[in-house]
Amino acid sequence: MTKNPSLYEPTSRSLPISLLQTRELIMEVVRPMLVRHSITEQQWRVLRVISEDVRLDASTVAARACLLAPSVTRIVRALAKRGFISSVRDVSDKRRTVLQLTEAGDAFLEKVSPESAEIFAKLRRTVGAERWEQLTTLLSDIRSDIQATDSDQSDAKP
Amino acid sequence: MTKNPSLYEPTSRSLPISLLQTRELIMEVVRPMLVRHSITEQQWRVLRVISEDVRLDASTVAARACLLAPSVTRIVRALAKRGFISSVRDVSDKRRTVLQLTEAGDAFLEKVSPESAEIFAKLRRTVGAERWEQLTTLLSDIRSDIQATDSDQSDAKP
DNA sequence: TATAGTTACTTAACTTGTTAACTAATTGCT
DNA sequence: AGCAATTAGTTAACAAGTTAAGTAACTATA
Repeated sequence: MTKNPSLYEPTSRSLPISLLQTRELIMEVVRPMLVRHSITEQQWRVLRVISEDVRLDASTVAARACLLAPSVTRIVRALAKRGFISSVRDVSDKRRTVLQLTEAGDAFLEKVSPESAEIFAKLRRTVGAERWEQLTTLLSDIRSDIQATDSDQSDAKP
Repeated sequence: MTKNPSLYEPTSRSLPISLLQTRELIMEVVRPMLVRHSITEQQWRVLRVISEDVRLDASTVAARACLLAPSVTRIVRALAKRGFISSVRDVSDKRRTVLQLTEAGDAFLEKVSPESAEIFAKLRRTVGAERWEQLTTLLSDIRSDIQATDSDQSDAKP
């Protein structure tokens, strides 16, 4: 029906779509593991992000886990209820919530770790270690580029 | 709190997370355009996918647009109501729904096209054309690899 | 030091995505 | 040909994401 099919590149080459398709393909392999451990994708992301720092506020976690603030509120409540994280009001800035991994949360990560490692090792073999690394690095570099120009624009007229 | 921080790679290097973060960063730039034209991300993906072939059934569209069947049902209804696509029962297999872009849908794509092209051209410049291509190709190759082994496994014991 | 403006988070209402059950149609097997 | 098994799509109930409004706390400025 399209008179000019070259207006848009094929969806398989559109970056937003192909990032999504690739992620979806990987998550199809990972998802069963998360289901087995009764944790959602989003909870898992938050847990991983929180485990990287000693203390982190909710906003930072939201940004790093690609979640909106209201979602984080709910997820934090769920993870805290399960005993995996502690959520305490910051003493120096009482607006902020400080999130920390608990012993139980740490134990959970360690329990899931071997399974997760195996899945990703297998994926990595499938794709090839070199290409896997290449992709990780490319994505990281590209994010830096986009973020750099984004902040330039927002600095433009304050 | 984590005793063994090296159990997991940093989330910025985790492929599922960094695919998501990268996509999110790109969509932040694209989203305002979609809002201006009163179309959701998902509707936009479906429209793009449908425009690539003369006739496509709903399942194929679902797979290519990374959507589940029930979501496609709703999105198709919305796009058909707006007159952008036609949804007709397949004559040779009456279970199937054949989706096609209408004149109006085609016109819509052409209307949005210049805006979209400009946004992506700018992003491409920011990232560098070479790296942009590199990423697109890498993602496509990696998807092939994963899909190839996935179908091997499902062929294993039928 | 008031106070307007901003920030961090939460709540509420709404929209979407998800899972599971269902209908209808087709295929495969005997 | 007849019937179980599979496939395509929809519907319904529920869970999650989204937007907008609200609260509390902090910051900058006059």
